[in-house]
Amino acid sequence: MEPAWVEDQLSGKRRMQFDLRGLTAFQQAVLRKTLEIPRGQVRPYGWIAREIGHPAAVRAVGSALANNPIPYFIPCHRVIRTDGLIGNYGGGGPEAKKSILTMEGVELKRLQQMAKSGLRYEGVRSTRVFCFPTCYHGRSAKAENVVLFHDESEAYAAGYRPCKHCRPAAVA
DNA sequence: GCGGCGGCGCTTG
DNA sequence: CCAAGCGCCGCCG
Repeated sequence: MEPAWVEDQLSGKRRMQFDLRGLTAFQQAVLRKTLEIPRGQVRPYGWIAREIGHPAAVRAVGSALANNPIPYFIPCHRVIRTDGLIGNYGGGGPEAKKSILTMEGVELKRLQQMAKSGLRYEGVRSTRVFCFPTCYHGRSAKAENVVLFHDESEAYAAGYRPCKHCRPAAVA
């Protein structure tokens, strides 16, 4: 396994190299996938699990992130629970996680509101595409064109397909 | 409808 | 083999 190239998400310019070779293949897969989450966005633990081909290993993903050798640079703070709640965080607890996400531009208020209502996805009527709430796709849409869904089956039933960028569901 | 909790699940030390 | 760990679903009150 070669070392991973890590972009410093703060500047978006500095490039740093870290050696992930002491870690298992599973741990490396989790960390590399986490690096794909853009600044200002979040993804669920279950998303990581599915994307790396271990859809049932959700809790193991949490364990792997808990052992993140370089927190912040590998942005494990951008991984939250499937139900929209913030989830746990080793480096300072959930409060620290919230403040980092806020600084990165995540609309936590809206996220928590949706979580409380059990709403996990948002779709755009004009495109019939549904996304995770923080995906940039929804931001350019007019407010009246945004639809919220509780789960993916609800989105499919309404004739929507998963976004190709944030991939809220496996492509059928 | 909704918060809470048990049990399940997977990987690792 | 066993228990722990940044989770998740379903069932129950």
